[in-house]
Amino acid sequence: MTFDECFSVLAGEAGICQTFSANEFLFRRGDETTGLYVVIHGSVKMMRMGPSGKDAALYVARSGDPLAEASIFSPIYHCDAIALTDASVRFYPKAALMRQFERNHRFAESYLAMLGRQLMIARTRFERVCLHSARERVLHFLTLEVDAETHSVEIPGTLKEFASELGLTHEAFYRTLAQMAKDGEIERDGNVIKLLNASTADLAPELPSSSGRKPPRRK
Amino acid sequence: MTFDECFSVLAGEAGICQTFSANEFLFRRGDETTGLYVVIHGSVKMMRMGPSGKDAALYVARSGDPLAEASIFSPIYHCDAIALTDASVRFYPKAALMRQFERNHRFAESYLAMLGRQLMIARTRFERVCLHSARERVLHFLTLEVDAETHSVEIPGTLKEFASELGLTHEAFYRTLAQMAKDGEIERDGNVIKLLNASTADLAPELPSSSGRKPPRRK
DNA sequence: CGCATAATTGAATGTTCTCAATAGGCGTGG
DNA sequence: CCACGCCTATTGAGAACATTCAATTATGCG
Repeated sequence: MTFDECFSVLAGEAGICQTFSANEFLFRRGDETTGLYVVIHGSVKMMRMGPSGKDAALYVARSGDPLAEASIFSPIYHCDAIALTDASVRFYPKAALMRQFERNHRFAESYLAMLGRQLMIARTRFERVCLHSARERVLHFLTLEVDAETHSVEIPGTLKEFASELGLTHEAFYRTLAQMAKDGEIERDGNVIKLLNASTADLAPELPSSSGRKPPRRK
Repeated sequence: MTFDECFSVLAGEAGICQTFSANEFLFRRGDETTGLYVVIHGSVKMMRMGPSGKDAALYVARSGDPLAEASIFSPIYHCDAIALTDASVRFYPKAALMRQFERNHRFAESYLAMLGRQLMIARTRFERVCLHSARERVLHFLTLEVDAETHSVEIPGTLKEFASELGLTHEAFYRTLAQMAKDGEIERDGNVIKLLNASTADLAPELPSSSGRKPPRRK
């Protein structure tokens, strides 16, 4: 169960649908914060443009992902949000959320859990990009994100986009994938990558899902 | 006002003091989650050890910082927490927090805001490490973290420790600082670094503080 | 069918990493 | 009080790796 599903139940029909075309801004840095978005389809990039025009994405929200979920506690946005593709989103006004927090503690708890999950995801990405070699980063990603059954993941969006999430140029990413495939570490079929050495989840179990508790696992 | 101060007021005397010696584990990956920590003094590193022994810190909590703040919504910890120095912490049991969430919506809101702040910090760090050159990373850090008055920051802990937060080896970090000082971009006095080119806050305004709203700023 | 963009590979360049070696600071124990 | 050991801070040199520029193929969309 995605956050969106869980959230929709609690928030009822409060979500307002909005659509944006590719390269359109949802909001810009410095704008007053208005509320929370949940991406229905398409993808939205959060970024800051430096003086030198250098840009690195803080976060890319895809189908089901929340957006500006932390900004609603701040008076202004600290980054730009720009649609990478045509996109539709559900919008929840800040005031409505705040009202819900006060009235419905289950809603607040759901939101707390969602923020906690996003925080763990963000820190995991940070950890990944701190690894020095391209191969280590790809392996870190695969080990954590691969499906336990099939041992494979589908990379969302384009490979080129994804490369920047690993802090790599797309060339380096292509080359690393090619090399790993040649070395027999992975198998590729388009955007689907299968990890062969079966050291799945060696680094950590999956992140908690919004649907709630998993049975505790053996130490 | 730090989160700890704000939080203590709300949580009253529920915080239990605990002390750990350097290199002692607060908890390990796979342990059942027991509650939230707030660091009083010292520093605590969150990490996962990979099969190859490769380790990159997910997060380093220092004086005033929360710890395992996201894990309380998960049945088990997803990483190890190890004291880098002798450290003392305040501990808040999970059950007490959950009870507070239900009873006191102001407490829940405070916690929401804290998680939101941590999330923005984590994403900012991610953005930083995605920059390709050492100089850009240092500049990104300085531009965002420098005090508006003095144009300087004090780097917490050792420079060596901090290098890994930038995703660099300590050698590369030392060299970059030396180079930037020679180029007249910064001035150094031990761990205090002053940014000279005065393009302060060009990238973004400071992150929101726990004490609440800042006046909105002009677009 | 043709354009725009992703995917891929090549070659050269540049930067960081790695290994090494030294200096300096701090605490402990003799 | 000083010597020793440990760790941080610092700089050097070479190797490894990613970036950059460039060119080609593949692919989806109008």
